[in-house]
Amino acid sequence: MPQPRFELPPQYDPRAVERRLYQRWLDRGVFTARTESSREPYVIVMPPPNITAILHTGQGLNVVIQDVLIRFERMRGREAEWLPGTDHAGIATQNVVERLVAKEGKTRFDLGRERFVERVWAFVRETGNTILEQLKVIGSSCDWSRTRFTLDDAYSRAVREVFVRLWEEGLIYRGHRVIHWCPHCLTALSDEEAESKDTDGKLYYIRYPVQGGPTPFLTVATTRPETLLGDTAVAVNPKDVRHAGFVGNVARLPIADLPIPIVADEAVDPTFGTGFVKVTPAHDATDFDIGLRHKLETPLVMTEDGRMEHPTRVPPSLAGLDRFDARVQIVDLLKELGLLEKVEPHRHAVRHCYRCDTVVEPRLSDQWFVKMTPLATPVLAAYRDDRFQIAPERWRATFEHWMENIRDWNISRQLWWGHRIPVFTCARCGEQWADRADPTQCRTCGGPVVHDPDVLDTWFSSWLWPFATFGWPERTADLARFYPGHTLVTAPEILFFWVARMLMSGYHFMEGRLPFTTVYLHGTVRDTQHRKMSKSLGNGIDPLDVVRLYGADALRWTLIAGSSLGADVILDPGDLETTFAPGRNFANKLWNIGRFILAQLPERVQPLDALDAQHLPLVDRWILSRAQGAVREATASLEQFRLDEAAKRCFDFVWKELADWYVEAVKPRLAPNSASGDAASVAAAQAVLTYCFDVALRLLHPVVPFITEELWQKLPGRTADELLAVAQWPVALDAWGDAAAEVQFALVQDAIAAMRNLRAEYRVSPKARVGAVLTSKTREAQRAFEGERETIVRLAQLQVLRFDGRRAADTGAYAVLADGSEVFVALSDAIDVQQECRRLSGELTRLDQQLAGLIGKLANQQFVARAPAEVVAKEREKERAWRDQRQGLADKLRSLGCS
RNA sequence: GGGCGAAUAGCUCAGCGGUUCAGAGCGCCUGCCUUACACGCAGGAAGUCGGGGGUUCGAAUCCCUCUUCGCCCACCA
Repeated sequence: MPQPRFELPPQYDPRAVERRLYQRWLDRGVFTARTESSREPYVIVMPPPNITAILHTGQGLNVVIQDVLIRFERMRGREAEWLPGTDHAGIATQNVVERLVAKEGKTRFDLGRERFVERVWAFVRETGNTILEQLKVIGSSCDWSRTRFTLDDAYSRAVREVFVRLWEEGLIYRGHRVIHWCPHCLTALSDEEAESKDTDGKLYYIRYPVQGGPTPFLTVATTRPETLLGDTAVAVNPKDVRHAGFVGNVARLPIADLPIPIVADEAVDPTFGTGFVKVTPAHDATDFDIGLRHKLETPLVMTEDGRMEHPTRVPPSLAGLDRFDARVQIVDLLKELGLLEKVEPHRHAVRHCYRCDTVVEPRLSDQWFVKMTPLATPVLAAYRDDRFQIAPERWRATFEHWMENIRDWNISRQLWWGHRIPVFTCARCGEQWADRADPTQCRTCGGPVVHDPDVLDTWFSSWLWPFATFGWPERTADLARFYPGHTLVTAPEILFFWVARMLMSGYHFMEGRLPFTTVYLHGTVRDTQHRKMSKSLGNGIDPLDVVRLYGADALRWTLIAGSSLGADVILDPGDLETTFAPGRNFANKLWNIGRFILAQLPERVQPLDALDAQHLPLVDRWILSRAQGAVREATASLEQFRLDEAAKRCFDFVWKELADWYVEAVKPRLAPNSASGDAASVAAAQAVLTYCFDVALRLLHPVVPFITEELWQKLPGRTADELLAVAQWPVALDAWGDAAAEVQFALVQDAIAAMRNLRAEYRVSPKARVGAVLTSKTREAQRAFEGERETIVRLAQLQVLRFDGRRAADTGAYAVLADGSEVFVALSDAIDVQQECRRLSGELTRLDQQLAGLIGKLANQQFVARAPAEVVAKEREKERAWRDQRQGLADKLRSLGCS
């Protein structure tokens, strides 16, 4: 008896291998792309997580998809560059540190700008790389040698260069307008950063006294009564005949007790509310526009942190009140004054800060904007020209609509953590310019300069990620090699924040070369109630918990196999076992297939091309052909970003085909002292097993890299320094495709299944060996059955298998196969003629029904005339086979003497 | 107010260039510790493919409509 080459435990333990293998990959530098390589590059830049983030399942999904793609292309021989890094995340990070400072009873203003920023840096240095370390735990094959941070010196130079260039091109301007303001974060936000949420609010109908109008009062409707203190007009639609008489009159603003004009303006929707609109130019974007048209004052009646304040308009009783408290007070006051007509429930969209969820306050201020139309236009054209694709395609309309209606981008943030806006203003002559360096005096008059205090929107740095990470604006070798990239994998939430802007910056600054060819938008990870997983809901799953309990491969398997292109992934945080056990079980299955195969193999195994197909048993030709199919289909699926399809195809090949059929069929050949185990046959079986398992491991490696690497290295002929991570992706070998073998072996499987079914039906003990007779319908079937006689005997647990059709002496059970071949299993002890009659007539009835339908179809002239000839021929063939089956069943029934 | 997506076995999902497509995993039922694996093996039950209408020889699969969820966009305060 040969000594097994390995002693492996029967259960796969991920903890024993993952850390070691990851280190091995790192040590061998297989994730590091070589600038000087002559291979065709394949580049993915990772969406940089926030520097303070810890890994959550959504990022897990994002990262695993990228890892599958990058590992696939790496094995296909591309110079694979997956660039990782982190984002300084201005608002989010500043908020985190402000909370820390608050615990010491201080604010950032107590520390001052310089010390506060230093404090943030210290925090970032201390905790900043947590998430990158976590990415390693789940197997991410990133090029860590090129890790970037959006506040690195080199990266900051790129940001500044971009700002200055845009300034010089006249695409950056100072805008005086109503923007989204977060009273908690104390900064302006872009349109994208102010998320609208449908909210149940109230619509307040408020009476304003009118001097000399048609009626003593007019009534406005508003959802934000507190802003009335900032009203400078009441407006009606010029076409609104109901209210035409009011235009030109003066209303009396309640509480503030000021006269305000009544004006006519197109922006008013006469069908909403009463048709009268209060106009608050400093706290509403539409009202600001109305104000411009009518030359209205623009008083701000709130502080930056959302408290009521104005020297004349806000009465002392309300001054300093939070806007929502003020709302209550003002409504009470109006009630007392008899000016509150009614209050209605009203559902409407309310903007919230995407970082702290505070209700955003529209606020008039001065901010820096980027003109977006010139940047968006060529990208939109390129998209329509198919120069890049968004997968899934259904995002097209959304993307195009946004690009067509793009609005200028507010890029200034009133924060301290971030890239300082490089705009300088002369205190003496007022000269203002953007500078690549920090000037000490005015470039025209030599006067003292003031540096703009604000920082740039975080996204103003991350939109440069595909080229700033490779050294732009320097003309580096890396930039030449790895720009443009190929696939961008991300969640749809940041399509506008990030993806669209990267396309624009790439086009604009890289001579019209777009940063990638495919944008892959994956789904969102949700719980079983379809709620997004989030910290605040407490419905998250910690990927590291999953790794600890089930292994990284199990996590990856569930995420990949569980999500088709762009679809959401539903996971059950309350039942990790159900959610992740399938992946763990699959890994364990692979492990045990490997354990069995490895135990059968000698030091040297013949290569596939040493085998002669002519002399191989049917089952060998079958599995080799199936292997080619698996290679072809898995590869095609990966190329189409159908990672789930690829994973499932490999799963079926290795479990349903290789393990359940081939391994079981081949066991007797491999058994020591087996009659059928002649040397050539054993060697062939070993070669086939080795080849098929090798192929399976390669195909599965992108999805489950750890267990496949671990097993692959143990295959015969592997040298110590070979790694699956950089092994060659399999190619389908036409020579081993064998359609006939697939058809023939399917008959064998059919026969075995029928026998097993009959045994189970009659409760024959699995240990009992029975006799069986197979009567072939066709010569092809006969060859298949005879060739795989031993397989049938073994897998159907037979005592004896005859093909001669003589079975007169035995009682037993019958079945007819799809091709009309007949199966008889001798069950003299167990058989119950009554039961058999019932069973067979049931079969017959079912078959008759099917047949009747089919005959009807073929009798239909329309079908025969209009359906493709192929289809009709197929149906005719089917009819013939079913008639044969029917005949067989009828014969059995007669021979059993059933009534 | 627009636009998009989803509704298929108890659960999570494939299938959607029309004609063995009614599937997988989990769960369930019956047997099995068959010397790779009980995280396993063999067998089985289970869905009028959300409702209605239409096109067609033929529809989970195309068209229309309704219902229920979810998402995105939008200056009706």
